[in-house]
Amino acid sequence: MINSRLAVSVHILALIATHPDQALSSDYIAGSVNTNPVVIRRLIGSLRQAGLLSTVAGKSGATLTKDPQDITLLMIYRAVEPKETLFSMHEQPNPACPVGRDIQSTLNQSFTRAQQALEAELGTETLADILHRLVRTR
Amino acid sequence: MINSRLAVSVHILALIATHPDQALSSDYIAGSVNTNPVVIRRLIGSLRQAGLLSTVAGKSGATLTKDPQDITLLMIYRAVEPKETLFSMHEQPNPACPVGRDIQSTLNQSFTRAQQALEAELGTETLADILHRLVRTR
DNA sequence: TTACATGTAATTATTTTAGTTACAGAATTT
DNA sequence: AAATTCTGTAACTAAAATAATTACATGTAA
Repeated sequence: MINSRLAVSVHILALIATHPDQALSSDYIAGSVNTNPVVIRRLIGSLRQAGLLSTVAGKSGATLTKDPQDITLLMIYRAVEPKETLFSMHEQPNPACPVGRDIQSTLNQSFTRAQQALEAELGTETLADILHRLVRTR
Repeated sequence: MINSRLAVSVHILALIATHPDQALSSDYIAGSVNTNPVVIRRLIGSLRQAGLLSTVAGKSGATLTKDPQDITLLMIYRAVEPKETLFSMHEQPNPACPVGRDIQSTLNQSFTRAQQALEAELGTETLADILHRLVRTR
């Protein structure tokens, strides 16, 4: 199971996008997400590093640096997910066994394709889509 | 990151498929995977429950109950992955906040689509494909 | 019956993820 | 300018997920 950092990050960005006039503090955002403000600040740090938003140290509030329709879920996912590969593999299969010797490179091809399919789908959806659905659900 | 149970399970099934005459013990398989025999027996238990192989208690060896070309990576994944949803979400976002109130159902739609894309890809690849590539790599 | 295997529960260890504390430093307020 | 409030980040703790191990009842077979 994949961690909840993408979910929380989308939540953060949706809050920022829907409150363009207000300078939302990490405390306020944490209240909506229901977590600790430091968790929010850490994720905002990653999103800033990825160029999705900008902040001023010591000053509350963050600003999106792109239009919501230009921010895909894939960008957000990549911003907050340090691991490059989606699937883990067992380390050190027995090299003396023909299967053990080649299983990693073989699986790697399949896993790469599966990951690409996932990421392609995440790449088609934008923050703007999320915002539309949020409004419509409301 | 997704756990390594799919990787180990494919390894197990590939061993069984490439040794149709030999009754492979969990000890032997564990030696190729490089893990504990109990880990192997547990995964084999899940694969048996999913109808992918059969065993006889107390007797070493397992037999595939389908042709390798009829066993997809998706079947294997589902057999050993108890969780239905791929992405985690933060629990209990603030219902008093318009974003917090609807973020889960909104994200759920995106996450479901992404998961379906992943699973569709896993569904196209079979154990037979893995076996072909194993041989070719060798 | 002895030897060896599976199946599975229970426990422990390791790793990952999330939450918390602490605090330096920037911005703002009074 | 001092006090207040906030961010950014390191360090630490807690919780959860994952993997490894121990233990043993039970099945198989020589």
